[in-house]
This record gives sequence, C-alpha cells and structure tokens, in this order.
Amino acid sequence: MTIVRFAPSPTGYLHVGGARTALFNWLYARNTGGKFILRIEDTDAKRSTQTATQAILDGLTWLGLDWDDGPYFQSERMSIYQKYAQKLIDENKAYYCTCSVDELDEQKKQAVSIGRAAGYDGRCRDTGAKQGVLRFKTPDGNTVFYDLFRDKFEFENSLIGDFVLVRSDGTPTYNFTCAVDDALMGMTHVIRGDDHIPNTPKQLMIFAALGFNPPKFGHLPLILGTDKSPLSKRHGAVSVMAYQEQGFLPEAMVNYLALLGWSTSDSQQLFSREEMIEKFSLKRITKNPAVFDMEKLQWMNGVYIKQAKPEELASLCKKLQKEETEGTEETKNIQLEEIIKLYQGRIKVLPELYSLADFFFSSEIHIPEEICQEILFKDGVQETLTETKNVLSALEMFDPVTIEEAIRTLAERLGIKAGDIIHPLRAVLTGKKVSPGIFEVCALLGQERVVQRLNATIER
RNA sequence: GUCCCCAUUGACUAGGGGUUAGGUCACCACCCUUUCAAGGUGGCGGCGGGGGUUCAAAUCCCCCUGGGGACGCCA
Repeated sequence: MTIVRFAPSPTGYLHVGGARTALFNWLYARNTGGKFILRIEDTDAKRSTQTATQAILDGLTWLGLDWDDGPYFQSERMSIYQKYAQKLIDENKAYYCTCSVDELDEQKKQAVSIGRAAGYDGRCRDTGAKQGVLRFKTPDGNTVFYDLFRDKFEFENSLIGDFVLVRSDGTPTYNFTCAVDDALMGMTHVIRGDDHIPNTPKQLMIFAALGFNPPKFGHLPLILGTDKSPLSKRHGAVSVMAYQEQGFLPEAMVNYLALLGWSTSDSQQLFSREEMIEKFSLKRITKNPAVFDMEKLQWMNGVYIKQAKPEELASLCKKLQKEETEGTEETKNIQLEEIIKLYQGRIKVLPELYSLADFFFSSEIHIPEEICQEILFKDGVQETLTETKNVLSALEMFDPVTIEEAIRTLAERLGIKAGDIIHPLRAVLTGKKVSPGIFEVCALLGQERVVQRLNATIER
C-alpha cells in the first residue's frame, strides 16, 4: 500500500505551494487506494504556533483534502527521536560538537573564501565531548537517488558536511525527525517541494545509518509569480484561505492547483474530484516550475460557479457577505437565490454579485450623472418612460414573458425599437448600463419596485 | 564562492527523432443578442542561442545564456 504524507511546519498559513504539494500527495493516495498522513513538523518551538496549525488544518479542510491518519505532532514524539539519537551515538554515527556560533561562522567564511563547500568540517568528531549539538557523522562517498519526476541525483557527501541532528537544548532538527518519522510511519513515497532537494541526501544518510529502507522521493517544482520569481505576497494572495475570502470555490481552487504541474495527455482542463483522482499519475508530473495565473483561476472559478447549485452559492454568499450589503433580511433570504440564478453565468468570484446586483439589495438607487446624460435625458425618453410605466403598472401578471410581450407591443405602438425602451428602463431600474436580461430583472424586482423607480425618475 | 534544478506562444501545458507543433486561459474578430456575460466560429502568437549526433532534431548530447533553489542549533 502506498503511504504518503503532507508535513508542513506550523509557522504560517497554508500557502498555495503547500496546498499543491498536499493535493498531489492526496491525489496519489486516493488514486492508489493508499493512505494520506498529516504530520505537523513543529520541532522548532520558537516558530511554531497553534494558530498556524489551525490555519493549515482549516485550509486542507476547505480544499477537501482529508487525511487518513494524524495529525501527528512531532513535538509529542520527542522520546522517539531521543531514542534514535542515542542509537546513533552508541554506534558512533553521531557526535557532540561544542563549536560556538562565532566559530562556525568564521569557519564557514574561510571555507568559502578558499572555494570550499560551506558545510561543517567535522573538527569536533574526536573530541569526545558529552554535550553541545549532536552532529551526524557524514560518511565518505556519494549519495545517489532517483527522483520520481526527474533523473538521477548524485551528491558528494563531503560537500554536505556533518549536519546537526539535535540542538544544544536537546530538541531534534528537521532532517532528523523527518527521516525518523518517514521511516517509522512507513512512507513509501515522499512528494515535496524541490526546495527540499538538498535535504534528501541528508535524510537518505540517516535512513542508512539507522538501517531503514528509504521511500522514493519526488521533488515538485516551485510555483512562481507572474514575474517568474517565487510566489510571494507581492503577487497577491498566497494564503489559501484568502481565496476562500475572495469568493473562490474550493473545487475550482483544487482543479486549478492540480493543473500546476500535472496534466493528462489530452490536456483536459476541467475535472470532477473523482475524475481527477482516477486520472492522476506521478508519471505525468512536469519538472518545470509553473507561474500562478490569476486570470485562469478566475475563469475556472467562473465555470464552477456557473455549474453550482444556486442554493449552495446562496449559502456561501451569506457566509461571505458580512456587513457589506444593505437590504432587509427578507430580500437576502428570499431573493438571493433568484438573484444568483441571474448572475451565476456572469461572475467570476462570489463578491462580484454584490457590486453587479446592488440595485436588488437596496431600496434607493443612484443613477450616475453620466448615464442620465447619455440615456435618460435624450429627447422623447421621458415620454417613453411614462408610457412604459403605464403599461407595466397595468399588468396583472409580472413574469418575464408577460413583461417582454408588453414592452415589445408598446415599442410597436410607439413606432420605436424595443431597445429604445429597454435601455432607459435598465438605467432607471438598475442605475447601470449593463445587467442581466431586463425582463428577468423586472420580474424579480417586482411590479411595485419597478413602478416606484420609474415614477421616481419621471418626477425628476 | 560551492553544489543543484529548470527552459515549447504572455500564462498552464501536450508532443520526446519524420506533426500543417495540439488543447486551455488571456487577447483580437465575427455570430447570437435588449446591454453585459455565457455560448458558437475563426484568428494572433511558440520550440532561448550556438555547436554536435543523424538521411532527418522541439525531441538525443555538449556549451552558453536566462531564471530559480540550497549551502542554519529553520522547515
């Protein structure tokens, strides 16, 4: 059985890159019927926070990436790491080092100045010290592995140096805990960002020293911003949850993220979750870094919005809207769904609804001067509007078909184009030049409000 | 400085010795139409450069260039 994991450190929110890594692991586990484990790497007490842990859990949950096991917290597994550290000491595969930070800096500076690798040179190997940091006794030779997505990697061990396993305060470091846990938890594949490539030989050496069988490693390329530098705040939101707040649907986010580095042979773009799981394959992961493209995410979100059930969108909108909308509880609840039906083919993100359809949510509307000049103050328009009001207020049914019929009949009677009625009517009812079909808008607004808005304009 | 990774249109990518280099977003045009979207049709645009190997190179090899990563008692 394949066992994979997502192992974030809780030092911030779940960012886009981390989410993609989690997604690929999750997809692989689901595709193979394996197990997806969540492990929180919080060995650095100074930087880890409870808030960050929660944020990561929330992010994964929002995306629908459920884990089969965990979350494990490395901070709760200290005795395990201690045990293995002792084992390495006993077997003479690790030793204590008492070099000071200054000394280390100096040594590094020197090494670099003479063109040598910057790793620790192992000068404390034979001092027999009983305290300080515990360092791994990096063996001679090379460490080789075959990456799942790339070719062969070969590292010269001497360039890596004797790295730290346990800090002087007794807490273990990343490379050590990661290797121990990946071994103990039975990981078959480790899929992670390619910023971890330099760590892999270290972990491989730990596996070997401890007598564990290593998993297969695959390193995912980074996700870049539009200027091709690594994705950061400069490029907009990097936190996954920020996308939720901006009105993106988790399905769209997942679909988009999946395409950042993975593809099918026919370049299919839209996948249901099931389809994605079924078609996912490590063999089809690309090794070049991808630029995160907001435009495409927006397009995709628009597609998902269009396909979504109005009631689901309504409940998402209600969660998002906070205090930005006016209007009565009644309009919100009763009409929201109907409004959504009118707009779901037109918006890319949920909050757009509130700017485009604001005239549904407030009783008073404001018609910008520009629209008055351009549309309402033209010759004959006032008369047309009066006629329109008379026709509409007399209707007994107020559904789109009836309204359309009435308007078209009126246009014929007045000897003008239907558009000559529709455009002023739209301006009066919505305060905008663009809206969904005007007959639907009328019907949903209701006869009373339509007549009221017409009157308000005519009287001016 | 040392080690390492990457390179197909503006973006995501397919293709991996012989293709009119395919799809998607974006962009442009047209159709539809009460506007805007949506939808439909069509279009613009690409193998970073130089050397090899080969009858044949986007594809294999080398160099260059460009971009990125790592060199922590961070993960």
